[in-house]
Amino acid sequence: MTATELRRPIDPERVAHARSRLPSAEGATRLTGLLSLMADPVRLRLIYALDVTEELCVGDLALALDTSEDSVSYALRLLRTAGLVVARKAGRVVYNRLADDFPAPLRNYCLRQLIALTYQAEDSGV
Amino acid sequence: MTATELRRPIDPERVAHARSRLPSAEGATRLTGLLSLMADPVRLRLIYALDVTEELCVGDLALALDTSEDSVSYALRLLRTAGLVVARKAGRVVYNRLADDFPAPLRNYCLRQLIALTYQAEDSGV
DNA sequence: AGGACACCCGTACAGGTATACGGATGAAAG
DNA sequence: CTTTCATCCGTATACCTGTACGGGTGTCCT
Repeated sequence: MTATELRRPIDPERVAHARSRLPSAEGATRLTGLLSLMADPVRLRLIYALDVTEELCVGDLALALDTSEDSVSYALRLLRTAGLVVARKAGRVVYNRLADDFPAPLRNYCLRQLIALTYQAEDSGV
Repeated sequence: MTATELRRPIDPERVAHARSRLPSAEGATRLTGLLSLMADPVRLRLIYALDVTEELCVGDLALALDTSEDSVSYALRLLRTAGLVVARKAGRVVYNRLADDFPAPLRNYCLRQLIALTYQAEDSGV
């Protein structure tokens, strides 16, 4: 059945409690937009590489990540559009770095998890 | 050009530095799997609702989120498969709650961001 | 038993998203 | 000024993912 239905809640109290403080769909969409950007292996490792090296150009990123330049260029385009990466043009090379307002807690958590997941064959808490 | 190319790095030092400590593609894929699960408005608000109410059944979740039961059922299936949500069956209703080992930092960050994004029309730091 | 209800599952469909290719832009080197 | 090089852009394609629909299973109530 589609959302427009009439149902009797099993636990009305909890439903009311959840509804009263439930976040808006727009807010959720905005946050999921950010999470979607990090939810990609290429972009996540790219962010890691930029975090470690301060700045890199497209070609060097492709070498560092063992990927095609197309892939890196596309990833950078999305991250740049979202304001998570800024570009500095010097001659014919474009140096990319993480934006200053890159969400710190998300970055720290993800990069540390990456290290943990890399150097532990099997783990538990993700 | 595809990944199999021969290029000369512009900043060999930084490339080597990034390559030496770059996380594995498998680790990145595993982490992005988790991030992908949270990168959906329905699932994110569902997690929020469960965080607030301790536990809810499918029908009540649909009421709380103003969504179809199908949508909630599908979201729960993915979260359960990933071990992020556990189900408790009582009679003919199935109560769902967040798993104990749900990644705490990720949960805290996302839920607080959700509140901030909901009660601020326009904001800055996402 | 019979009917109503809560929920799950398999399939089909539509939308968004990543990748590969070709060409275009702009800067530097010969 | 032509060539080389780093990068970007538009398009086409394959893919992954969320949603909708129909049917099925088990449970409670009468």
